[in-house]
Amino acid sequence: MGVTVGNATPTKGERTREAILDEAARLATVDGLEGLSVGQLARATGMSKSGLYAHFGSKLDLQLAAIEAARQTFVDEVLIPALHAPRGIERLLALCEAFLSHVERRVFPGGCFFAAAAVDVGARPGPVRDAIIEQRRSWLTLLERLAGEAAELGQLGSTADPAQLAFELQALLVAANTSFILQGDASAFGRALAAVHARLQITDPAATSPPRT
Amino acid sequence: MGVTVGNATPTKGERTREAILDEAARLATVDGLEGLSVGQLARATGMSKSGLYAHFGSKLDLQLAAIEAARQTFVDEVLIPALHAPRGIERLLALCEAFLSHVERRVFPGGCFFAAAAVDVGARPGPVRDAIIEQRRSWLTLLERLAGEAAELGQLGSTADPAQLAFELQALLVAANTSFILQGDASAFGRALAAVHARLQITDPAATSPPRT
DNA sequence: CGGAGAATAGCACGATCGTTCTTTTATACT
DNA sequence: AGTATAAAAGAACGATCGTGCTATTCTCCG
Repeated sequence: MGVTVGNATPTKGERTREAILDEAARLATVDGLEGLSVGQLARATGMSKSGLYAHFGSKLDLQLAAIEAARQTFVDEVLIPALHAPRGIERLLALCEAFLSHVERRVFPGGCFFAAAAVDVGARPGPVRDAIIEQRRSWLTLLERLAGEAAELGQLGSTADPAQLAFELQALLVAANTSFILQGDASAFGRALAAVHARLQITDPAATSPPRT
Repeated sequence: MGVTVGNATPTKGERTREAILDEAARLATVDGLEGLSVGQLARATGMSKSGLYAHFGSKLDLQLAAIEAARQTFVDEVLIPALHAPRGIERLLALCEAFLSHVERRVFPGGCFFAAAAVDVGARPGPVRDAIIEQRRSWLTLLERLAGEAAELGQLGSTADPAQLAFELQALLVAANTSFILQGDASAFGRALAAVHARLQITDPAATSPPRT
């Protein structure tokens, strides 16, 4: 169980393992976590099927490890940048913007990893589904926590049930993701941001970058 | 190209074809449109693979026909009931409620067919993706049209850009769908309805059934 | 009710699926 | 530098994939 955190000299196997998982996470946003196949992943990474397979005892392990890799990428690309913003409504907004940004930048080619995986695996009970549910729950909890912080600071209007607000924000973000991936409609980001601003009753456009188009 | 509309005496082949497609549409909401396999569908319908295959020249044809079958089901189960409501905001609300209802009633076991298919096929160019995009576009256009009608009747507040409103409503509906399918969270319907009512600035709870939980 | 034509089953194909085993190659430590 | 060991490749397995072809069974009309 060698968790590789800040390890100065990662061994060869650890490096390729990480490379495989990054590729797996990317492929999963296109073909789905279930649709992801070992042969295809081997081709994409330039390895042999069995050479690749030596890193994971089974496809299930591979899927779970890919989810963990995607989570780490999500933390690096979305959460950490956003959490630099000052606590309160600005941080909440920064999180929404960071999410939309990572979709637009195609950090994953098929958009948000967890949105894709959630649908792909949604109706299939099992460990993979459980893992996705857990990630989703943790993401919604974060949104809710930031919403709660903004509410405590009195930066939210009357309608400020954090759980309800988190649900609505998540809905808008995922809708923009889908619209962008499916139709290439970049204006969906503007729509989502506009709705987020409206929902947060933001009147001061200088709070963050203003919504557009 | 024998379109079967109101045909009094459908031939045997037409009947089984329809049964196959209904099952295919249902399976596709669980396994995805790509993940749907001929052998699995044969098993589910109690037919042989080739007997089933005789109805469709290829898997692509099967997928496209399944989409059409799902569209028909969606029309019957969601659109037609909702369009009985009086024109304006009531009809718009009825449409949202009918959508949520068809998810809750598990008309498709994996929730909204098009939400599932959109993600499944979102990053894979081809005829199947094009067909899904077309359905989605037509659904959003309907939402937009009903929103526009409500606006014309002066039933919507100031912020009443129909396209923007359609985007937001669609986001809430799909979010409830995902939450329900993934987590079995029936309270998501209440959240979505509450957000829809708030967004439509509905003050008279007698307009339709009030939101709950 | 009998026969023409539609509907379905049986069977086989090459490809790919997930997985295991054995063998070869590359890495890392003393 | 040489060797113990880790990492990757090769080959093969049974199963299932999508897709044809041929044979059998059923349906409906005269």
